Order: sequence, then C-alpha cells, then structure tokens
Amino acid sequence: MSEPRKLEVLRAIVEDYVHFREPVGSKALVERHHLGVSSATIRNDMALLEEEGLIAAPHTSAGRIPTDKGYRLFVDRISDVKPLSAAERRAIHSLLEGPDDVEDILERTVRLLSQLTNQVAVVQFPHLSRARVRHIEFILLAPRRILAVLIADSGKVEQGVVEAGADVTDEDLTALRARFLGSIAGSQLDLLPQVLPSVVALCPPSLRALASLLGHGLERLADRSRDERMVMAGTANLARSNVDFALSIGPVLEALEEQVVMLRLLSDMAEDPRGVTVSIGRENPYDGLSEASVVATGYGPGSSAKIGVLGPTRMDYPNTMAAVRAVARYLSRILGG
Amino acid sequence: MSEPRKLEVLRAIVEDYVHFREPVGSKALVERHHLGVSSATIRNDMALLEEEGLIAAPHTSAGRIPTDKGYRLFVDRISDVKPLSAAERRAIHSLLEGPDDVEDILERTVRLLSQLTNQVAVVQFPHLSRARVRHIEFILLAPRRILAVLIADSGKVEQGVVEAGADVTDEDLTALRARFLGSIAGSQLDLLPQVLPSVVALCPPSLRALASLLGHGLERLADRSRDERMVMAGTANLARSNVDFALSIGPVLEALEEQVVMLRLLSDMAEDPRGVTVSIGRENPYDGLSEASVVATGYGPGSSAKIGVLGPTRMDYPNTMAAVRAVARYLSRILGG
DNA sequence: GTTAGCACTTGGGCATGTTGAGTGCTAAGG
DNA sequence: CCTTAGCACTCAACATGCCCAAGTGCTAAC
Repeated sequence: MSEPRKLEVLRAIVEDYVHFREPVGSKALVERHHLGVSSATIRNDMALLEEEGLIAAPHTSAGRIPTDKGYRLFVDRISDVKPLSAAERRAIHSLLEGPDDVEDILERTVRLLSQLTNQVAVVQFPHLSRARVRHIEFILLAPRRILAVLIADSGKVEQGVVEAGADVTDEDLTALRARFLGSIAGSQLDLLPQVLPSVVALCPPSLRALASLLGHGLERLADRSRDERMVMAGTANLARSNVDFALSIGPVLEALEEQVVMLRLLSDMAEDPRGVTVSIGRENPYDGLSEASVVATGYGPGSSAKIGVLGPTRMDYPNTMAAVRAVARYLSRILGG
Repeated sequence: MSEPRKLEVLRAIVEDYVHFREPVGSKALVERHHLGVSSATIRNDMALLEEEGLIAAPHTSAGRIPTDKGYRLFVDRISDVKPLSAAERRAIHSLLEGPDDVEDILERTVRLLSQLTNQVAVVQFPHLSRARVRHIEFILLAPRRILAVLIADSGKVEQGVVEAGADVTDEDLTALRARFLGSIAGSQLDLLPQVLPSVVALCPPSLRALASLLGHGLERLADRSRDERMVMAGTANLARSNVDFALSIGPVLEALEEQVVMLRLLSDMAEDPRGVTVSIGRENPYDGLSEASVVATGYGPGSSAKIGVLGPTRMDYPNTMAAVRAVARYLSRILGG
C-alpha cells in the first residue's frame, strides 16, 4: 500500500468527478489514468480513502465522489495552481484597459472573472482606511437636508444625506466646509473619528450643533466605505452549472443578495500564504452555501479587500484559483496596490 | 352561451392556475367557484375559449392553462387592481422612512417591492434631464488623471475619470472649475451640450484643450445619469417560484445581468392610462423572458423613470399591479415627483 | 341553452422484471 | 506484505405492463 498512490487516486477521482459530473468507479479510473495497477487495487485504495472520510459513495453500487474533506486535501496538498492560458492572459490585459474610476474598474473586473471561471464573481470595495481625504462638499438640498460628499484620494466618492435640526443657510455650510477641509484634508479616513471632534469644538457656538451633525455624517461616510459594498457578476452561471446544484440555487442567491453575509464571509477568510484561500462546502459559515465553495484572495493595498469566486463544491479548483490570483494581481497593479 | 360567463370562466381559470399551479379542469372549477352551472356547461365554454386561443391543454386529459393571450385579456378586461392590505400599506410607509440620498431610497424601494410581491423587483434611476447642475468638482488623481464630479440638485452624484493629454496643475483645475461653475450652475443637465462649447470657447488658449476634455467629461456624466443604471432585488425569489420555471431561470438571470436589456425593456413599455403596464410572456422583446412577465410603471417627475417587477407568466397580476402602483406612487411622493 | 350520462384518452403511480456498473471479499501469486 | 483475478452480491436506472383517476368531447334528453 503506497501512500503516494492513494493521493494519486484521490486526485484522479476529484478531477474525473469535476469533469464528468458523475460518481467515478474503479474501472473507469484505471482506464482514464495510467495508474499502473489493476482496478482491484484501486478498489482497495478507495476503501481506505472512504474510511478516512475523503470520498463517499452515494449508494452501494455507484462510484465514489469526493467529500468536502477530500476536496480540502486535494486543494491543500495535491493540486498545483495551473498557469493561465495565453488567451486568458490576453483577456485580462485587454478587458481591464480603459481606466476609469474605481467603481468602473471593479465592475469590469468581476465581469471578467466570472467569464474566466464560468462562475459567480464577487469583489469587495477596497478598504479606504489608508486612503486620505481629498475633498469634502456640503450641499443644501432642502432647508434642513444637507448632502455630504466625501472624496478620497483613491478616487472613491461617498455621499450621504444629513438631516439638520434647524434651517441651514448656504453661508453656514460654506464656512463649515472651509473649517472641516482645513483640518482634515489629507487625513487618513480611519483617523477621522479622532480628528473631527476638535474641529467641532473650535466652531463658534452658533454652528456647533450643525458641525457636530456634519462631523458624524462624515464619519459615517468614511465608515461606510470601509467594507460595506460589493459588486458581483455571473449569477446566471449558477443556473447553467448543473441540475442538482440548480435545485439548491435558492439559498445561494439569497446569500448573494444578503451582501452582509458575503462581505462577512470574504472578510473572515484568512489570507493563505499560497495566495488564494478556499472555503469548501460545509466549511462555509453560512448554511445556504453548504454545497458551494468560495475561492478568494486579497488585493490592493495590504491585500485588505477581497475578490473571489463562488461556485458548486464540485468546481475546477486549480483553474479557478489561478484565475482569481491572476485577476487579483492585475487589479492590485492597476489600483496601485 | 353567455359572453360574460365565458369571461368569468377565464377569470376563474387564471385565478385557480395561479393559485394551485396546476392545470384546472371543469369539475374543480364548478366546485371552487359558484358559477351556477354544471361542469358540462363549463366544458362547452372552455372549448370555445380554447378555440379563441385564450387557454390551452398541455395534454388530452389534463385541465387547461391560460395562454399569454388569455393572461392578456385577463389583465386588460377582467381583473381589478386589488387594494393593498393594511399591513402592506404599513410596510410601505415604514420601510421608506429614514430618507437618505436617491441611491439609498431606491435600494430600499426595490427590496420592499420584491418582498411585497415575492418576485424580482427592478428600478431604473430617475432621468436627470430636468435636474439642474448644483455643483461640479475637478480633482487631480495623478498628473494626467482628473476625477470629475457632477452633483445635481436632485441629490444625485455622478463621477468619472478624464485622462488629460498633458500634465495638469491644481491651479488650472481650480480656474476651470470656477469658469464652468459660473456658466452652468443651475443649468438643466440635458442642456449642457448646448451650453458647454461656449464656456470652452471663452477659455484662454492655454487651457482650451483641457477645458474641452473636461467639458466632454461632464457631458458624459450628465448623459450617463440619464437612464443607464438600475437596481434590483429579489433574485432569490426566482428559484423559489416553481420547478418548471426554475429550470428556465438561466436566461432570466442573464437578462437581469444584461442591464441594457432590462433598461430597454422598461423604457419601451408604453405608459398605460390605468397606471401600470404589463408585458406578458412572448410579448417581451427578449427571448429569455418568453416565460416571464413584467409589470411596470413610471414614477417621479413626468413618470419618466420606471419601476417594476418581473416574474413567471403565471403570477398574481392584480396584487402585483397593486403593489407596483402603490410603491411607485409613494416613491414619487418622496422624491418630489 | 343547459345538463346528465357515457365512451374515450392519457399521464401518473405501482409492481415487476432486467440490466449493468460497481463493490467487497477471498484465495492465489509475486 | 502488496497485488490481482475471480466471483457473488447489491442496487439504481430503465423498461414493461397494468390500472386508475382526471378530464375531455359528444350525444340525447330536458
């Protein structure tokens, strides 16, 4: 009994199952891979693999399919991250041409990633903690409604409405804008909560209440841009996937719509030294994703924001991982990570 | 043979089919509705309805289901738009509390609408043609990259990057900002293309090239906000729907992802005097939606932007129409339509 | 114009039989 | 100790045949 061969068998099972989408048996295995032994031997190996919980048989006389644990071993120890094809490289380079603001870039990126992988792609907006304030703007929409706009040097724009307790004049706003801007222009966004109170304190009493409201408004904007938003593409790929997976699409779509869930999931995925992190089936904290896997990695400054792909547990991990990694790297380059 | 009863039968068929999701037969019909005649009579009526192409039988010995044409007649001539329940009214009022910027409001609105109808809800961003320029901002991201921000008095913020041909200084931008702002503040967005060239022409020659680039950038922003964006919610409801519809989910998801398709579809739906427009099954211009219906209506100033719901042909039209209409009205009120 | 009655069609459910893929085990061979 | 051939066994998938219930269309009577 050779340990290496056992792993080889597991690899073959995973690969064939991903490819043919049906349980794979010992005979088919020896035919399709040159393992140098007979099917009987494979059967013995398979029995052991099953004992260890790496593969399972849906019913007595069917082939085996990998378990979550099997995929995990496959991903961790067996698979190599395949290099991308030339065509794929070209797609990445060309589709990300034509720079525009962050939003545009991210949108094109997920679209690209979902096409490369034939799966759902998700990207988290970059954390702005390290970004600095470039500009703020207060705009009077109605006597008591103020639109606050915060522009970061990364090119990201956040906006939100602040309700004032009393009528406000344009002059007040202009004055406050100057005060705020003077003090916080160039500050890191995540330091705002420490800087803003002193600005408010220095305001003339008549403006202080308003200044405080606006200050909180700005904090909220800075905070919102931390990790609250995401973009996705390729939902239609879920339906194409496979029938049995298609039946369980509901929960997955729900998870995707609950951006909070996805954002938590992405954030919680520890950074893997090898570059991409994989979360398989029931490893996912969210129940609706128990038959799905997520392949993700960080990008941008400090790899703080995440980009990833979501698909059925039975996915082509090597290729998916390669695509995610390549796209993330390229994205980092564009955004000046 | 009474014409009114025939319509009554059609109504009953539509209602029962929507309710029980299976073909409805003559016997079940007389049991569930007090039509005052026997099943044999109903059968005669049904034969006629079938002749007219309003209903069809999936196979010889099954009940009948409405055709697209049947639904159409139902929607046009038979159904009343049901008033919303008190609970639904309350939901609308409460969920749209807490005003914020347009984006926030629309997001909460689609979410609400999708929950009310258990379907996919879609909303088109308001046209900004009538909106006016409140503010513009040019921000230097890199020596040759400028972020242009256009803020409309509706509270909408559009941003985009302009690439300059040569290095640009902050002073140039400040000067140009003042020039542009002086000339176009308060102008209607759709008049920008007429106003901007004269501003450019009045610039000193050294700035003219840059001014022209920025001018086009602003036009692009104004144009983009015309109708290019939409928000949706409730995709997960597609999966819940029904098995046979679930199988054809793929094309529908594709349509939803191709925002262009959806936007065209919404824009093309003529305004109906009764308040809501319905597009049923194959009436839809897009093939992937041949088993889906769209219920939509305009909202906001001039009812120019659209909000609607998308679901299987077999949907509860009266309730859906009521929900769409109510939400649209409320939305118009909030946005000051 | 309506209705009761009836013959007819047909998909769905069920019991039964058959097939083939795939397994586990055992005994023999390196 | 590992490998392998051989074989008995299991079981989903498919096919076949049968019956039933639902539903229809038609006809003749009211």
